[in-house]
Amino acid sequence: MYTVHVEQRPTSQPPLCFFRTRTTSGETAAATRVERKQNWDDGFVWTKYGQKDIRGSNHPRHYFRCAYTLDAGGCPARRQVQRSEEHDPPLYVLTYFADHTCCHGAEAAFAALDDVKILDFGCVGSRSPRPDDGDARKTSLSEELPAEVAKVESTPLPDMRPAGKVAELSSSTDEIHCSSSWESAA
DNA sequence: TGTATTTGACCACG
DNA sequence: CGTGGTCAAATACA
Repeated sequence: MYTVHVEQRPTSQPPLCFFRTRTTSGETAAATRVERKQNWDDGFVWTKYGQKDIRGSNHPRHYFRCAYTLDAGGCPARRQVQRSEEHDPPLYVLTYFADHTCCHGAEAAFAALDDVKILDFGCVGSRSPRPDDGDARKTSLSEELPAEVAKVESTPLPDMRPAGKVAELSSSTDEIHCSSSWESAA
């Protein structure tokens, strides 16, 4: 497991992956807003499966799992995204659990983006993409914003045990800072 | 119509 | 008992 702190400068677009207010039945569907900004995007495709208000935090934590976790042989990768309110430029903490075994997103990202930095889970290029998977639906990253994400080391353990890899990443349109450190999570 | 996302509820752990 | 994490049904968008 490692964590990536994404700092978004005020002048940049909001890094929020998506805003989506849903109106329940009976209510007027007036305030439906959808934004998809994949500034956090690391080249992989994530599916949100939960959101939780965290005690002591003004912002909820979002739970994502690899979109290929179900249909590509069981990619165990998961990601937690939480915004830190302690920073004037919004700081987003991306916590990764387990390694990707699919590598689909990275392949797609490399093909679609030139200058994007991909989070290296250690599986990029280590496994060929499935030739029979012609589903481009989940790999339409080319129309998204380039992810300002720095490359970090992969977690050595493929299981769900936190590997303790923490990377602080501050990104802007001008510069990218990345620092990482290991935590002994044994 | 199909797929992705939202949100509340349930379960497990400390 | 409280908090965090995951599941499943409902809803919205393409």
